[in-house]
Amino acid sequence: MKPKSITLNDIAKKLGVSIITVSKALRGHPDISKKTADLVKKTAYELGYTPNLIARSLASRKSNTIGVVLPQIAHHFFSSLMDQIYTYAHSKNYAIFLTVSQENQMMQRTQIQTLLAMRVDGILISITQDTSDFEIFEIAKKREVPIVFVDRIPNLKNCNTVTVDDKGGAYKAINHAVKIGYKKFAHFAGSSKINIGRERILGFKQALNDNGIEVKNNWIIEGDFVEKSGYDSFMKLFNENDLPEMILAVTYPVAIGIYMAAKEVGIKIPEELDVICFGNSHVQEFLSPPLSCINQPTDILAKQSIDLLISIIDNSENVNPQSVVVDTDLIIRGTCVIKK
Amino acid sequence: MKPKSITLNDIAKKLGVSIITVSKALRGHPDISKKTADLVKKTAYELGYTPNLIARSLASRKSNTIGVVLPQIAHHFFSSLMDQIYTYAHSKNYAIFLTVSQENQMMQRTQIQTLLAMRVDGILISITQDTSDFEIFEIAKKREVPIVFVDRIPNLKNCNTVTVDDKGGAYKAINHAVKIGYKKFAHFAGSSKINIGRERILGFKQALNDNGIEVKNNWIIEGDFVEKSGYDSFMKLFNENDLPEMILAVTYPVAIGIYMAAKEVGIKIPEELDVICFGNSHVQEFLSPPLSCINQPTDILAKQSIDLLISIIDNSENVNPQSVVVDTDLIIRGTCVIKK
DNA sequence: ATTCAGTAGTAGAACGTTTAGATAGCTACA
DNA sequence: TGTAGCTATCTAAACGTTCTACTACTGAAT
Repeated sequence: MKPKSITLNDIAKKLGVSIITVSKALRGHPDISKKTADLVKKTAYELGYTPNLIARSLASRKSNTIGVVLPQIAHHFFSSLMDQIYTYAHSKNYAIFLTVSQENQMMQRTQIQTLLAMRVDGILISITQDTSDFEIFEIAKKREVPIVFVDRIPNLKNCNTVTVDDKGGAYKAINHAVKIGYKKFAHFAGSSKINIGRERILGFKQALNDNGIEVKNNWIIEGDFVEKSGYDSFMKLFNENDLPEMILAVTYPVAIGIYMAAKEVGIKIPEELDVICFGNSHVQEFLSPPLSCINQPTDILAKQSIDLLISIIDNSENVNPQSVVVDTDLIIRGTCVIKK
Repeated sequence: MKPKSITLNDIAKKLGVSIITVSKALRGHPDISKKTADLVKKTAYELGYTPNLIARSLASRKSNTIGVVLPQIAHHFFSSLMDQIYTYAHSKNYAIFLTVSQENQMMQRTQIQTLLAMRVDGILISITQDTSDFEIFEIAKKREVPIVFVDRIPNLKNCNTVTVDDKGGAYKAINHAVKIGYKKFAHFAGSSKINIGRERILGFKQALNDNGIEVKNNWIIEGDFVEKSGYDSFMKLFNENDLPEMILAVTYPVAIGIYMAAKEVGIKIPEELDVICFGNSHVQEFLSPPLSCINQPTDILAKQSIDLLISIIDNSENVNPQSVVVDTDLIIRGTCVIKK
């Protein structure tokens, strides 16, 4: 068994005061005189006291812990988001329980269950692409554990969301491409079961409409958000001999899939086929060619969602759900540049 | 305040049995008959009971939680490692508290303090490049909270480590390059304050020695492990007009820094200068040119370190520290290929 | 009949903290 | 002199579990 660690009781005994006095002194509670408080702190330090956060959580019914559920972590958007979430939450004195659902709805559900069992104060989640069962979110709501959805959100009324302006981002990119002379556009669209897929399609279509370009339905190819999907979609069009001039890739991995496939069959980017994607990473600068993108600012995304979550945790009577939308910006590198 | 959640007590009352019976029944303890256990489980489900893991941890003095401390997360090696750690720990029924020290020794220290306060069952850590204060590790040891160091380890006797064969990896890469005709080698070595830096230098030197090539000291440039360091080191040599034929970059980001600098001044990779680095990511396939590397298998690293940590947690009497070393493999793409 | 072993369950304390609500001693004011 | 209002501290209960040790019963072996 563990060596018994130093507790409030040990300090109290040594000083001949009560446990409460020690507890309050250490937390800087005004009940205790400065003199006593200083003495307590000094003794605690000397004894090597470490507060037991588990006991504190149990007694105070507050864990100062946020549960984070991400569909993936080894992809740049999410690891960058996680970095920002961690840093910002830490500065607000919250610890992070990380879980990764691996795009698996069942895992996501059990992970939320576990987070609830751990009595996290709130949950920050980016849902799997195929989330169709919303019951678990209702369960959390019933338990009054606030949830903030970030980036990937469910199709539900009355929930707190922080998203990027996906529609506007897609519009911006296509509009830019039209201005420099492109006319034939495809969109490798990921899954339209999820908001980011749907919104990006909407922005894509609207940009074409506003520019008087016809939307060709078999140039909007659904799939998912990883490399293979980009690869397969490209190959489909290539084999049908039906390539467009420009592809809007729904994510950075999908763009990588396109790069893979194009390389394999000897199609030159950007000369024969051009690409732009959602999601930035400075490595894109060194791809061949350097990949232009619609940047989703993970720092703002993280800050907004943590702020929102903590504000709900702190005054749970205020139940008006909020929807925050964060702007994107276009980063043009070596793709999406050729004047036609 | 929170709505009171369902507790063992609620179930016990409803069924007219004791709390203990319910507790044991839910945990599948053999004390309880199947009939009773089934009834309890059914009732628990109906009432929507969620065990309170905080209370359980307090009572059982076991949190089933592992604290992870990484120097960074938004870099591929660490996010990939984290992915594997999470997945494997989860399969072993452990939750993960993630902290990110941002290469800051002071933050690292307070994060370990916090993890101790949270009463994690063990800590998995990759230390900051400049860790010089080992006291905190001693504190953890005194508290009998096991620590496993992974990849980046301190210069300490008697600790549990899981590393890749850095020396062997560097040796392998240089040896390969020599075989295809290279003779002039530099090493952008990161910090030699930390094992990975030191070991890679050792392997680099030994490979040169074994091949009868002189080690030129101003071609071993120390720095740190990020892009800027690769960029600066390259520029230093370039400005001194003292470029080698081949650079061994201590990490993937350092290699990216070299790519940046080379592009800026118009040096062609791999024709005029060649590069290989530690660390793999499938995106490297699509860099220009595709970047060859010494692969550090994060899945094995994660599995070995979690296994080791859990084995120490489970039988803490066995105190013989272990050092696991994982093999690397060379992945040759579009660099490190030109026969001279 | 007595003992033994096994099964099914229970009682009470413990884990280390916080919270709400005393208490006790002091000062000041009418 | 009484009371109001401070300050500094304490008492008791609570948080929701699990652990150690015990009881009560059953049936079989002696």
